[in-house]
Order: sequence, then C-alpha cells, then structure tokens
Amino acid sequence: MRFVYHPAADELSLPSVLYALSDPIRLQIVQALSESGERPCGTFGLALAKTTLSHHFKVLREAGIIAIRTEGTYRWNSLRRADLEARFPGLLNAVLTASELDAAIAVHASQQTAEAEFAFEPVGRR
Amino acid sequence: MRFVYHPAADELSLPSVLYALSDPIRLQIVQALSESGERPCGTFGLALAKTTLSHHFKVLREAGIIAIRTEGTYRWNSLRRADLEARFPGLLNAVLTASELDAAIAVHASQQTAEAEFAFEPVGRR
DNA sequence: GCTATTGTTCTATATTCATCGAACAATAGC
DNA sequence: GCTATTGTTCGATGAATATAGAACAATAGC
Repeated sequence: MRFVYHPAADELSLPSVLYALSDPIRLQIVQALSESGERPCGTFGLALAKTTLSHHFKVLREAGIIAIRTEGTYRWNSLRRADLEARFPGLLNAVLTASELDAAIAVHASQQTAEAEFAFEPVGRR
Repeated sequence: MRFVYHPAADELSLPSVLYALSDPIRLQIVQALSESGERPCGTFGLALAKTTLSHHFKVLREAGIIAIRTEGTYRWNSLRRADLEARFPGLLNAVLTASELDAAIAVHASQQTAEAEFAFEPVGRR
C-alpha cells in the first residue's frame, strides 16, 4: 500500500475513459466525487462488497479519471478534472450534466409505464 | 429486413451510450458518420467480417446513437445528433472533439517511445 | 425466375468483466 | 506487541462481449 500508479495526463485514451464511465456504479462514484470533493473509498454508501468497490476504483484510476492519495489507513479519491479537461475538453462536464439529468429522468420514469419503443419506417417498406 | 427498432429519444441511457462509444471501432464509425453524413454499413473501410460490423451497428443503434434507413439493399446510417443533444447536451460534440484529438495524438505518439507512466507520491510515504 | 449485392440472424468460441469470499498489507491507537 | 480499521490482491464464478463462419432475407437488374 505504498505507491499507486496513475496514467500521465497525455496517456489517457478516449475508449478507456468512456468505458470506465459506462458503468452505473462508477458513474455514481464520479458524480459523488464531483459534488463533494475528495473522499475515501468507503464513504459512498454503495451496497457492494469491499472487493467490488476496490475494483471499480481501480478501473477509474487506471483510466485516469480519479487520483488516489494515501493518508493513514484511508485513501482519498479525487477527480482529475484538469487533466481530463486538457485531454478531452468538455467531456467530463457533459457526462456529469447528463448523469444528473439521467438520474432525474429515471426517478420520473419509474412513476410511469416505460414501454414506448418505436420504429423508424424504412423508406422502401410496404 | 423490414422494420428496424430504435429506442425513443427519451429512453436513451447514459451508461449504454457511453458503453457503445467506448469501442475504438464504433468510435471510428461515429466519427466517419459525423464527417460524411449518411452512409451504408459497407462503406467504412473496416477490415472486419460483415457479421462483426453488423454487431457494432446494432450496438450503436440500440444505444440510440445512430438511426438506420433502408433503401433497396442498402441501409443508410446516420447520427441521431438532435436526439443525443436533447438528452445529453454537449456529450456527442465532446466525444467527437476528443476523438479527433485522440487520433491526432495517437499518430504523434506512435513516433515516440511511450512508456512514461508516473506515480503520485502518497502523502504518508517514507 | 435467376443471379449478384447488401446486410442480418444463428451458432459457436475465446476473452473480458462484475461480483464476491478469503487472506493479506498498512496504519492508528492502545 | 496487539487489535481494529481501511483497503488491496488473489482466486473463482457466472454473465456479457467481440469476433467470425454458415445460412438466410430482401432487393435490384437481367
């Protein structure tokens, strides 16, 4: 538990970042970090095993989305806002905004029946 | 080959969209669609089996990122820019911008040795 | 009707991933 | 040194995924 490796700012890859953000739990973590700043892993109130949480934090860290700072037995996580902004301008903000919207809409949608799929009619149909 | 189902604009989920965009091949497809507008599946110059391409287009379509229009034996794909913008403002543009930057940097990086990982030094280290 | 073209569905396979329990590592406080 | 706390690493497991070959569907053109 001595050193933790992080990718350098110019080494982040877009697919890795998008993949790391494509999991609902990891999105929750990122959103919480965005709202309340630096936090230890165990303070996110997620009903998951410690090992599972550790896995998600590792994915986020190796994608370059969060940085981890060790202090005593705690590990403080924070968003690498500046690095992400330099490499992928606007991306984090767009995701965070969408995530908030998404959460709001999810709450609203759960009060309705949600089976409204539709089809584009192909031009050459009959 | 009659109807193709697409999710409605308000049914798109952020994790699904981010996941669909987290694959390099699908990113390439989206970028190509962004630059050259509507195109049939077979015109992207990707060295993959037809079935694999079909799979990737399906993932993009079911995530709500592209729409497909049938005309004769062709299927014309297009970006659902407006729907994405309404649901996830700024996201597509951020991804497209980052994707272009990423490609440019990848070309540049391939001309160098790329082993510059570094570590954040934990505060309590010795 | 026959053939060529475009793309999908079905099935299989190898890989990756999310989850978790058990054991371990590092530190704080006594 | 001993114990509690925080988090990681190591396996294991079941699910999801990217890939592709074979067969099929729909259409255009003859």
